[in-house]
Amino acid sequence: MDSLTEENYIKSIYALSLATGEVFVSELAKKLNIKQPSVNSMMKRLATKKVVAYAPYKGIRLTEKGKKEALSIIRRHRLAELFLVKVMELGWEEVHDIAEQLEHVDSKRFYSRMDEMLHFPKFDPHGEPIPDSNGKIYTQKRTSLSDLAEGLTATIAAVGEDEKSFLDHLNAKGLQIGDAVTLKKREPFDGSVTLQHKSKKEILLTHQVAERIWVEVTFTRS
Amino acid sequence: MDSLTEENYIKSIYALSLATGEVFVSELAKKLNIKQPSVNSMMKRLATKKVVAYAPYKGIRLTEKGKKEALSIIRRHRLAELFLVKVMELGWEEVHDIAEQLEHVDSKRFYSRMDEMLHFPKFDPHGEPIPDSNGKIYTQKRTSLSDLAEGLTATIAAVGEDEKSFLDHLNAKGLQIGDAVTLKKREPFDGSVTLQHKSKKEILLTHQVAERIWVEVTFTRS
DNA sequence: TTAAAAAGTTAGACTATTCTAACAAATTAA
DNA sequence: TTAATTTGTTAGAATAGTCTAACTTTTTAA
Ligand SMILES: [Mn+2]
Ligand SMILES: [Mn+2]
Ligand SMILES: [Mn+2]
Ligand SMILES: [Mn+2]
Repeated sequence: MDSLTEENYIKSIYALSLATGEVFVSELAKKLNIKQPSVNSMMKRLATKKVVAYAPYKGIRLTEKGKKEALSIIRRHRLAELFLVKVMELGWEEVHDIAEQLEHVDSKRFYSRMDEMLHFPKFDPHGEPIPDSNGKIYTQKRTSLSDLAEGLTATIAAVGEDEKSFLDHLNAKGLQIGDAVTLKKREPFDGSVTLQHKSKKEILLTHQVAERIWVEVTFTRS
Repeated sequence: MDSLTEENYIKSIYALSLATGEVFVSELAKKLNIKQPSVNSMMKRLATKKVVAYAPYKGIRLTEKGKKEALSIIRRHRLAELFLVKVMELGWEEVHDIAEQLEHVDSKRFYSRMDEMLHFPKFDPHGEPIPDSNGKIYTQKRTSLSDLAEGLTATIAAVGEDEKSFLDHLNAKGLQIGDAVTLKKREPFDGSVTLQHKSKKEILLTHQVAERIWVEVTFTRS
């Protein structure tokens, strides 16, 4: 129905619109590494297909149809990532690039079997929610490790990136989803944080890294 | 390196050339459901890329490079099919269409994990040999069930089609790879055969079906 | 409230694939 | 060995995606 190219546009529009609701041609062009005029013509095409609402010089919005398609692609992506980690035993840092390809596979059976084998999972290996087959997605407000108060203990719930280099960095630091960490100290100068980790080791993260880690507060200082 | 389209051409050229060695534009066009002039221009392109040797009005031949690529695509296809059957528990009749898509996934890790999980398998779910990672393929001369002498018992080794409709037909007849069958009778009029099957049932197959089933003779009449 | 800067558009061009129409070469049949 | 028939090629056009160059509109800053 949609081409692989169109699917990638739709997914990016969805990702960018999560915050603001509206997406600009320039943002989308930057995200997709494509020039603005190319994005402009694609928007005309997607508007014709009723996937986006688009008026010149105004922003881009996904229609209901567009949102549904975006969620379906995201579902396939995250299901694939989890399958690659749980069933095929690949590392969380190497699955994103493969899932970028698998998400375009057109086969209900392929995905429904994944879903069954994984027992209808709710989160992908990076802690991101997997939309259900009706497009419902679990959204919770999350706290960034860069905002956690000193002295609090929290559990790592998600990481906001699935780029290999970022995940390799977390692997090197020994951090995983589900780990409990206590924020020992935040440096006022550069925002870097020192964590107490279950491994007993102290871990130092820069602000750049800490702000991409989402946590759930588990214990409050008494 | 090669586009999905180019990969599909290469795979088809390989399949068609197995018998004769040379492939004609008309055959390839028919197989790919593409018009002759389109095939003609693609052959020029693949010739430039040194994947095929092609001279106007002569046939098409894959170069060594082209053969290597064909075997690599076939390897990915068959590994994917077996993975879908053994790991994901899909039926042998539903995996071909998915494998047509998975074979184009660009990821060594994805395929090497499949290979490991399946313990470096030699045959796909339809009995076709899986080329190894160096492109070596196991070719044995096979006997068609349509040529098996009356009274002989043989084991079903492979089926020469992976179209769903054909495999659905075999499912309906209760035939699987590995089953022992004894050829009870061949009708001279239409070439249809009656088999004695392990299920104790007698199975009647038309010539059209029997000629697509490959067997290994296990017992000879004394 | 002007003048830059940033964002968005149009026009025109290029590659990858594919098609139809028309013509040429090779093969087959009479 | 001519005349069909089949096969293969060229030429020209179309669609999906993308790009650069050249504007135009909006936004921001002075
Ligand atoms: Mn991902
Ligand atoms: Mn993810
Ligand atoms: Mn197949
Ligand atoms: Mn097969």
